[in-house]
Amino acid sequence: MPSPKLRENCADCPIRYRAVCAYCEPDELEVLERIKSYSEIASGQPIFFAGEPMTHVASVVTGAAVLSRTLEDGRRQINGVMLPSDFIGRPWRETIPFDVTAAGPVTLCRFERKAFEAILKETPHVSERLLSMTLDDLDAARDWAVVLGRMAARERIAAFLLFLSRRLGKPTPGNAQRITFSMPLTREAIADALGLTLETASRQMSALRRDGLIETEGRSTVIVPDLTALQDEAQDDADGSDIL
Amino acid sequence: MPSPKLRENCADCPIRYRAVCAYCEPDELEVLERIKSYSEIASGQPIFFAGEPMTHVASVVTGAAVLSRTLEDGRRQINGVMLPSDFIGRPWRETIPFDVTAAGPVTLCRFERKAFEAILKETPHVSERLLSMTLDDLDAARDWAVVLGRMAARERIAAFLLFLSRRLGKPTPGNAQRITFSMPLTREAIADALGLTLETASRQMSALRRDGLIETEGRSTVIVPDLTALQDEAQDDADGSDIL
DNA sequence: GCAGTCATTTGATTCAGGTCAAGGCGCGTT
DNA sequence: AACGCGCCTTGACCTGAATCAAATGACTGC
Repeated sequence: MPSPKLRENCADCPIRYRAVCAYCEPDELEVLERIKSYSEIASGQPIFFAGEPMTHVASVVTGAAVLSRTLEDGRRQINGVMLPSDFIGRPWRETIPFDVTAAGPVTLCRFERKAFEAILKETPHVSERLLSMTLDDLDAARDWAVVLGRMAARERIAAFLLFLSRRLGKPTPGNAQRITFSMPLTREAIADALGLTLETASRQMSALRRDGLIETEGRSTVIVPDLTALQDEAQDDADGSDIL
Repeated sequence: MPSPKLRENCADCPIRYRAVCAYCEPDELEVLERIKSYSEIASGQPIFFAGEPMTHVASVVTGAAVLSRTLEDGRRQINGVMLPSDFIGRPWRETIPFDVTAAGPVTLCRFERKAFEAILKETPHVSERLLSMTLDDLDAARDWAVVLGRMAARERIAAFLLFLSRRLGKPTPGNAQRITFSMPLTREAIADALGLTLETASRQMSALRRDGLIETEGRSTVIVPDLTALQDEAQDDADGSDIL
């Protein structure tokens, strides 16, 4: 899960894939335009299977995909929630070590992996950006370990809602602290991302709702009336660049 | 925590820092030799502080360093145990987002960061290797999330002992499955790495000892009489490349 | 508008691991 | 060899989250 830094660079991109950025680098975009293709994936469908040959790398355009690993006895851990502008895949490697699944309907922008690798080799700029992205992802993955290893259920949920608020949230006109977003994951997926059971995830969501930290509308709309209050729950240092 | 792949390349290196490898690339080594310096750090001493300017990057030569993040209320999560050949630091960034501390006496091979960055720019080979290492570290960090999010205390300890066996262990002559290594971390540090309390870490070590999965000699020597048995405890797929 | 299905909520109970509290023992020092 | 400091172990108890079990609610297709 990437840092907000790079995303800001690309905020106005017509095509929001981060590995290459139309807004920043029109020349390289042109090259990549020629090898890209879009694909739509239905909710719950696999995108990549762990260990299988990975013919493409991809960027999420709309929707959400989930990166997960499952133990033999069925326990699942979601390692990453990939949202619009996130990059999925691993150049220079034949296989991907995780399952990637559509959390809802997803649109991907795909690149044939070999062709993408060729571009990496030729264009230091793209290569450097990929390194930077990967380092960001590494920081984010390590930050997530703090959530999994040391936070209570309520804090985990708060941290996760905060992450989604920052990535997907739209502030209310006239009140920048009031954020609305559409929850892309089921309770089960939230639980799998946070190392909880779905019952605990649901209970903590209910508790946060009781305490006025969130509101919900229908199944998927979540409103955070006061982002600051949620940050306090999540033990998040206000700058927000570190935890996911 | 890196994959074993690259380490194997460097098994015979006189100097075992992975970002550059004397065995593989004598030319680049020569350049790096000129900007490197060794330093010894005493047990428990800080190496880098989170958020502070990072003037150097470094490789662990002997001993073990620990990468950690601490919440305001003192809860600590260890994000990585850096062992000989591991690379610490983050090119292109002024600060490091984690505390790095010597888990015992540590020898580092340090490079002035700016000089190292210049070499990265000039030498695609080193740059490519850094990307590859970072991608490995990312996979490892994500694998670790499975341990933190979904494994029971006993499994976590087993997974951790397995990691150390693979990185530090020496097989007994005539019995490749019997591994001995020196535990570089205190019970408290083990607990902080695994999201447990030190009491639970200690109890689970005792339980594994009772069950014959490990033996201990003195404070720090750990013997794994049968690596296979430990793998079963840790839910580890036998290839061993994925979990840490 | 209605039925059916699946996600979600909520309740009751259990249990793994956390917390609090003593000891014990390895190891460096004198 | 004895001392003392930390680290480690073990015990008793408690609590937060898991488990088991319904019931309710939201969106789907008819």
